[in-house]
Parts: sequence; structure tokens; C-alpha cells
Amino acid sequence: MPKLGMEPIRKAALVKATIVEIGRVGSLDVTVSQIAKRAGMSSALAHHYFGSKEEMFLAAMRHILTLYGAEVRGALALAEGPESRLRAVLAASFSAANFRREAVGAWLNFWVLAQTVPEAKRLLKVYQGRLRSNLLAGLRPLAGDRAEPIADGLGALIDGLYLREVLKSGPPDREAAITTALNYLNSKLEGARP
Amino acid sequence: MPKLGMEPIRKAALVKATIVEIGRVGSLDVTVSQIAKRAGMSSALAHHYFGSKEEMFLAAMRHILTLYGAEVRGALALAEGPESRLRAVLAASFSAANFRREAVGAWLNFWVLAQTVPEAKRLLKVYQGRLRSNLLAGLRPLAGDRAEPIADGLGALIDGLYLREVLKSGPPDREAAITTALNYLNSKLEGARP
DNA sequence: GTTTTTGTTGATTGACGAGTCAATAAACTT
DNA sequence: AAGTTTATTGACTCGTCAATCAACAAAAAC
Repeated sequence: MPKLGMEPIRKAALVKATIVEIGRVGSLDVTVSQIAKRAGMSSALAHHYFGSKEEMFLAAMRHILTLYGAEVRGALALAEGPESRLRAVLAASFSAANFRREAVGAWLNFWVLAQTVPEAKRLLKVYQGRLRSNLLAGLRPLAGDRAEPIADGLGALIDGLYLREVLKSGPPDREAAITTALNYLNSKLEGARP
Repeated sequence: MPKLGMEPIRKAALVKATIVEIGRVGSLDVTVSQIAKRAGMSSALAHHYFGSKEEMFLAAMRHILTLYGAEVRGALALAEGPESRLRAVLAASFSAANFRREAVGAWLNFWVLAQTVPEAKRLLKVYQGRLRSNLLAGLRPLAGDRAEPIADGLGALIDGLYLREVLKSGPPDREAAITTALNYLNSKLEGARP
């Protein structure tokens, strides 16, 4: 009993299921069947829509990047002035949606994927570039020349905080993460101000 | 023509080969045969000595941790005073041996392993704990109460710098990494000093 | 009302890989 | 010299899984 126009629905369900399963299993060793089952369809259908497992992974990455991008843009729209914009970027990076265990686990595994799959590497570089330019936009008015090294450090710090979240046992502690990042930022800005 | 006392030699060769192969392939999807071949023996022998692939991975992790620990201890032995000790820890973390692409790639994959294998998680926590206490020892005399958050931030920053190294294309840039970490440290210490 | 397009799956193929085993051989023990 | 322990491997088992295919169903187009 096929309804028409299923393609986007099925694809969306698969993307979501891919992220959930990678997070649940904790590695890229998830089978297409697992993903398809969670998305409520047969593995054959998953292949029908995506062609290969790798394409599913890449679609999942794109989806996470899109979500993250939207969140940053939303937060940025409300912010006034460089300092507030920086805070917005950090808040979005550690938002409840992005900092869920499941998303963080998937994120880590995408990093692994980037070692093998060029397109995955490219996507991750897009993310890095966006983060960097967002940070720079806020930092340049406050720190001038010293903006670039600060942005690079802060970017690495954010990634590191994600990484460490993976090892934690309890629930994600967004507060702690965001405080650490803000702390970094503040000591940098104090040093740079007249 | 079996010579006796091969066990430690074979095991060492396998551990080394495991790290190399994980770094080369860029994931934990390395076959025991690949590892064994690189170590110059049959896959059956690898199983004979380690029992399972997972045990090989864990042995490789222990090895990397041991190397890192030795390097830190060595650097620390030469250092005088808290500031110099902090610098020593950072230098060891980004030493040529630890910051090779191959080692960094393996490191990333061990993080993934820690999501599934409890013993791997434990080992990674040992690493984190050691790093943390080394940093704290240097920081407490300089920053007092504020030592703990600084150490946590610096630890995350170091992990983040490792993570970012994975995406880089060229040769590892230890200088840049160590400068970023020192920078973080300096702005923190300035803020804390009378 | 027949043809085409879109949706869907069970069954199958083909490859690959972890772990086991039996067999062989050299060295040590008694 | 017979027996035991250690080293070593080729061949095999058994399971898993990505990807394909043939077949079926319903809507749309003609």
C-alpha cells in the first residue's frame, strides 16, 4: 500500500535512525539492518534510497551540520555586539540538542569516518571553518590582531570538551562545558584589552 | 625452527603493528591478518598470543599510555619549579613521538573503543587522571584555588588539539600546538597572579 | 485499461574475517 | 630416547553483512 512522496520521509527517518544507532552502539559498526529497523523499514529500502551505507553516514553528518548551523544562526540573530555574539556561538555549540550523549557519540565517529572518507573530511572542515569565522567575527573587534590564535584555541577547546564528554558516565554537563569555554574567553580578552 | 622465549618479542611486534595499522587504515576495522602480516607472522599466531583482537587493541593502548607516561616522567625529572614542570608536561604531550599522525589516529580510535569496551574506557580515564594530577601539581603553587578549572580546561584543550591534528593535511605542527597550549596557560596565570 | 512510475520486501549472493584445530617441528627435560 | 613444552602455520568453520534481485502492490499517466 505505497503512498506517494515517501522518499523525503524515508530519508529523514533513516538519517535520524543512523545518528541514534551510531550513538547507541558507539561505533560505525552498525548494520544497515539495524538502522533500517529503527527507521521502520527493510534494509533493502534503505539501500534503495541511499545506495550505500557510506551515503547514509554522510547524509547523517550533513544533517547534524545543518542543525548546528541553524542553531548558531538563530542564536546569532538575537545577539547584539561582539561579546554577546561570542556567547551565542558557545551557547549553541553546547546546546541541549548538540550536547546529547547520542549526538556527541555520533560526532566522534564522524571524526573517525573523516580519516577514510574524503567527503566526510570535507564536511568536518566546513564545520571547523564556520565555527572559526563565527568566532573571529566576534573576536576581531575585541582582540584585533590576536583574534586568530584565540579563535583557534577556542575551537580546539570546544572540540576537546566534546571529546571528554564521551568518557563521562553521568548525564551531560552543559553548564560546566560552557563555563570552561567562557573562562578561556574571558582570560584571553582581559589580556588583550587596553 | 622455533627459538624459545619468543612470546615477548612477538607480543611487542604485534602491539607495534596494531598501532601502525590502525593509524594507517584510520579505523578499528583492521583485520588480525593485516596486523599479523605487518608484524611478520600468521594470524593464527597472533590469536595464540593474544586470544582476541580486542586484547590486541587493549595491549596497544596500554603501550601508548606507558610510552606517554615514561616521557612525562622523564621530562618532569629535569624540570625545576612549577612553571617549568608545566612546560615539561606540555612538551611531552606534544612530543614528536606522541604527536605523529599514526599515533594520533590510533588515539582517536581508542576513544571510540572506549565507548564499547569498559577496559578501554578505564585506560583512557587513567590517562586523564594522570594528566590532570600532573597539571594540578604545577598549577596549585601558581594559581591556588583556581588550579582545578584551569587544569580541566587545559586537559580538554590538549585533547582538542590532538583531535584537530587528525583533520590536518600536512605534517604535524607540534610548534603550533604547544604554542596554543602555552598561550592558554599564560593568560590563565596572568589572571591569577597578584 | 493498460502502461509506467514509485514504493516495498524476502530471499539470495558473495565476500570477508574472527577464532579454532590439527599437524609439524624444534628445543628443553629427565 | 622418550616425553614435554613452546613455536608456528595452513586449512577450515561459522557467522555476519553489504548489496542485489525478482517479485508484488498501488498510484499516476496516457
